[in-house]
Amino acid sequence: MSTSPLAKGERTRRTIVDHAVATAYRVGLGRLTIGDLAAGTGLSKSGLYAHFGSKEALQLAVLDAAATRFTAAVVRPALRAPRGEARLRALVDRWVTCGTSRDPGVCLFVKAATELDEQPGAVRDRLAELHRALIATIETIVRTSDGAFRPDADGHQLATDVYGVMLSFYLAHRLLQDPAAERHARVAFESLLTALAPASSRDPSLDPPAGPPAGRPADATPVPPPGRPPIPSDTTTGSCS
Amino acid sequence: MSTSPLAKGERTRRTIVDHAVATAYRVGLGRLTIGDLAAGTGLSKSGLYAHFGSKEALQLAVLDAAATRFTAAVVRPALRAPRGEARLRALVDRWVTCGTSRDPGVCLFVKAATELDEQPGAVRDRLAELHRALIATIETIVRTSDGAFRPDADGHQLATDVYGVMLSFYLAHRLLQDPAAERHARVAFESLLTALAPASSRDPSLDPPAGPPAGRPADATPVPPPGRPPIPSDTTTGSCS
DNA sequence: GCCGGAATCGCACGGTCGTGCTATTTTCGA
DNA sequence: TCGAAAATAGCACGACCGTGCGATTCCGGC
Repeated sequence: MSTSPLAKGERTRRTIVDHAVATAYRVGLGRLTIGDLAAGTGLSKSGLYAHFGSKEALQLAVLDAAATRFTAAVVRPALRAPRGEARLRALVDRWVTCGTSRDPGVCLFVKAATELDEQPGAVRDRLAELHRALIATIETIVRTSDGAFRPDADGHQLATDVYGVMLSFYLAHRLLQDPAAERHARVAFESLLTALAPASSRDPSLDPPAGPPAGRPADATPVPPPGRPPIPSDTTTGSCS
Repeated sequence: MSTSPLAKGERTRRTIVDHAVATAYRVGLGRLTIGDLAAGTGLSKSGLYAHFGSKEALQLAVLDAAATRFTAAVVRPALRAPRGEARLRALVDRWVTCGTSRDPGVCLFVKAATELDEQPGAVRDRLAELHRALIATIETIVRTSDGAFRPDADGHQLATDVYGVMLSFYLAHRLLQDPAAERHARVAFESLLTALAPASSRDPSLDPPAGPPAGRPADATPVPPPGRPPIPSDTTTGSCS
């Protein structure tokens, strides 16, 4: 049984982690319980437990699974978009889409981030590492898009700003259930892009006629009029997992 | 004992809630336990429990206490600042300061927001209400500052944006322990203000000489050069609780 | 078809959880 | 000062937690 490409154990392990990711997305990583998971997957407590050996190992497995999904659904496709603004836009678009589709697991980190922020341990360390990797990805997108953004653009600052947009979006969407959450997120992101655009690329035809119609005013850009800004269509709106 | 202004019971109740707020700031509202709290305050479990009657009531008390502190430390002083930009700036400045001082309790909502976002119940409802109230406060600040901001400024959008700055700040500060967290937050906030400034108020003396030196470039404003932006000094930097 | 090992189960342990009930102590107005 | 009421303690409960261990079932290469 050691040569089989997908042994029985590995299959059920994935079933378990899938359930766990979905549950953690609702209740948080720390409130996962072996018993609930066992009941949800039809296993016995000890049978499930044997796959991980400790609760912490289970949490780490869940975290890694969520990271893998996020990379597959958001990061990797975005990196296939053309360099510069399009790439950044693809990233954020997919990220937002995952939030609205309520697909569990993809953005588990956003939830786990505040849950674990003051609780030392391996899970927290791993989570921080994942966040830093994503921030680094955003920085790289900025760095490798020469010409598309202002030369003095600060990648770290932009990554932080993008994070802010996403975090605010998740709060408004999940806790407050604000129907305008997605629109606000997209408007805010467009404003970030506007501020990053090199001065030479401004389109004067959009500039003076009237003030921007709504949202956070951005000096001169395709900031969408109220009601659903245009979404780059190079992204599939498929599921995230 | 019904006429005494501050009976014994009320005093110990406050002691309990103080401890609970500090604990919840670290571990989250849902992971508060009666036993730990009792041990921390020197009471017996049942003696502590009698003050609330249920764990949910305890959580609500903690939430309300945190809200009261936040209002006293952040909102109310900010509302004493002059209308317009100064008032908004005072709000954010105090909010950020509370985060850096690591004073527990003040920004408990930020943590509770993701913890409870998918768990229906009275606690979640109360939390959402508190967040909506704060958003409404920001909207009011924008609305009542006629002339200070662009006439087409969208208060709701700005409130969301400010939330994003703060959430991102907390993530960077608490989970990632990024030393640049506060600077990024202040830079991002200055960019928001820049975008909101009415066109007439631009100061041309700052405009063309060189591109903004760092951070998210803001077209023409007192965006601070790298290294600690100037902080409005009308606020006391005192403790938050 | 058989057999070894992987996968799973049944069961139990010690601990802690929230929650009640009944005493006992403490507080404070009359 | 005294006594009623408030505050707190003691104790127990059922439930569930994570974790182990030995037995059993199942899978898959020979």
